[in-house]
Amino acid sequence: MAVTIKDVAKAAGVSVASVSRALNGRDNVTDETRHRILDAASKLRYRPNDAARSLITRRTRTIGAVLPDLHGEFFSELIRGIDVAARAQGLHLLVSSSHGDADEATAAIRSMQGRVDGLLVMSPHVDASFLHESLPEALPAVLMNAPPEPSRFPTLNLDNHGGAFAMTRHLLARGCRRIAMIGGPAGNLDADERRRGWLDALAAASLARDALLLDGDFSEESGHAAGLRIAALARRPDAVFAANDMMAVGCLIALAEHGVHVPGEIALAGFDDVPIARYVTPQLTTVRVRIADLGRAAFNRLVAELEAPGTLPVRSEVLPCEIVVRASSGTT
Amino acid sequence: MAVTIKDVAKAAGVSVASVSRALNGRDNVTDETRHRILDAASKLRYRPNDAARSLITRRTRTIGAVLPDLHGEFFSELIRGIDVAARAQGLHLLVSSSHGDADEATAAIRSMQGRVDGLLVMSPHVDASFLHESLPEALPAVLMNAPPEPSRFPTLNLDNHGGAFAMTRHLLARGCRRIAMIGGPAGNLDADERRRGWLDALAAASLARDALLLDGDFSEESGHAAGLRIAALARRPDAVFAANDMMAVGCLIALAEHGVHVPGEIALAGFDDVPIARYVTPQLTTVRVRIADLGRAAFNRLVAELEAPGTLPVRSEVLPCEIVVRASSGTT
DNA sequence: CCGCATAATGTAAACGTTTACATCCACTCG
DNA sequence: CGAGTGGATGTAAACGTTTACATTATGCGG
Repeated sequence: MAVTIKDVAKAAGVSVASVSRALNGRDNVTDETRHRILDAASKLRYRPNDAARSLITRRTRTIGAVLPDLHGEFFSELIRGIDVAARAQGLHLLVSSSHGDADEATAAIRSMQGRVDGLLVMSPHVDASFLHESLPEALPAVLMNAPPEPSRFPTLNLDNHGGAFAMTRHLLARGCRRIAMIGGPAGNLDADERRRGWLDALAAASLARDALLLDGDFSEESGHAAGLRIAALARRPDAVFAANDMMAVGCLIALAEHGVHVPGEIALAGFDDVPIARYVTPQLTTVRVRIADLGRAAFNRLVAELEAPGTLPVRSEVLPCEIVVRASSGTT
Repeated sequence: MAVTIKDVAKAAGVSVASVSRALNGRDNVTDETRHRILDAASKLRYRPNDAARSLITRRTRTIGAVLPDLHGEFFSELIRGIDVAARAQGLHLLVSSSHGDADEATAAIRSMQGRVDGLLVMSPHVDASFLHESLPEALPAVLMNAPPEPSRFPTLNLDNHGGAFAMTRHLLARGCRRIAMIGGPAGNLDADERRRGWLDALAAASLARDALLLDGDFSEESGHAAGLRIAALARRPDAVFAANDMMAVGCLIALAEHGVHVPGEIALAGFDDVPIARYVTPQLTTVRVRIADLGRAAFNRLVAELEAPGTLPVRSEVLPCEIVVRASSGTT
């Protein structure tokens, strides 16, 4: 049916071994025969069979990305970062997403086994330790947004704590004293760290006792609900720090609906710097995370592991965040 | 090394053939032996080797998605739609992107050959006919946003013309008479169709001669530039229809900077209904396209082809759009 | 009881590569 | 001029499955 290495060998009048050598750029082939082989190959439009190749080489030249979801700007950026890094290395990218819980993620990982040379896993759930058992011993993997603690795997995290700490300091520096936070979903590591950063900054200013924490789940709706609660408060905070931008936006809308002026009466800040942050009125002060960088860095770490298995120290890296001050925490 | 089918066979005291049969759910195996085999397999944590399997079955249980880019909400949604459909079928998804031109896309397609059972290709370039030659004869493929014309492949398109036509009619119905358009990049099929829909609607109202078309390339910046030009016009249009939302947003900002009131002085509409459309002030009237549906529909069409190769008619489908009226084309 | 259909299981070939090893050949050097 | 050397090439095994075909066991009708 399809043209195989044998056909090329026959056409070039050599053995399959020589064809294989020529095509893989080994040096022990005469220039003349190599040329003849390449000629025949392109004439026949020969394409090596990847299945056969990876059967024997035990390499797929593919890496897998296991993500909790694909929705929204965040994952779009992340995949993009991974993708450009992968294509630069000539590696393929297998994606799998929509994993509400660790079970689904486990299933995804299992089904990828054997199809990929390595895995990029994002699992912002606290039950991520679960994953360690389901990750096959031999398969290199890099974790993203995972608890850095007891891992056999290198881990890359955003500096959630640092970003939140810096943002809270910024709000304090702007004169705010009652800085409320809208928290993220329970059991989400990023959310936990952001909350911790906020609280630590308050504590450093001896304001922790006053701290007001409102429930949220990263959705715009939950931010809106929190905004309503804030608007109804007798004694309102003078700043609100939402654990992500979408909640900040929801909160902003709720406050606007109740005639609460931002930043005049309440300063507002988010986290992530999604594109929408620049388009709301007033523009949203937020913490920028270089998401594509995170993807690229994780990928590169994985490639390093693939190239020199077991030689690199398993360590946990933290990518810095940067605060972006816009009108929502501005002067007026 | 890894546990193979032979190990399972040995452990269960049967031949490899029986193991294969049991695991693949063939009926010609005793319940008793099947049970013994399944037991042994799970005890050994056996995972079939996909490479070996696809080598002989000539199936990879993977489909490839070749996209021009991964950036932004649009592709995020698209991949998401494809991904959920794929996981429902137990198929894997291989993605490849960042194809500025047809050459790169061709390279991507070639490199996917043999790794996938079928291909989902989005190529909004007019030079897409190029692709036909590089797509291997035997590989099923479904095209998205491609010229429906001379294709061996089924094609799914958004109803760009219909959406633009309907939106222009809406603006006309609101009393606008001088409806300018900010066009998309040259050679982009979606952009062409949207422009055509706009022009046809104007022609139907005998207003085509007046039609003002401004250059754009789908970027926010180009929309902003167009907005500046409009603001500077002696005789301004009373409505602007941008070929996508990001340009509409850019235009909106430019107009705001020059104190042109939207929708008071100029009504504004976009296309795509990206999330940002709801967050700008005023909220943006736009054409909603169910992007995830597009992905899912294309995927399903591909699966149909995979299951019954060559039996389905090669036809071109068009997915409807729906206009969403918000404040930017509102009464005030 | 014998042969025969039927069902369960085993044997081995095939899939298309890569690669260890064998072979061959042309030199070089003593 | 012959043995040795080394480089190019060929041969064949191996990778881990699936599956056509062969074999064996089982039950049944004559």
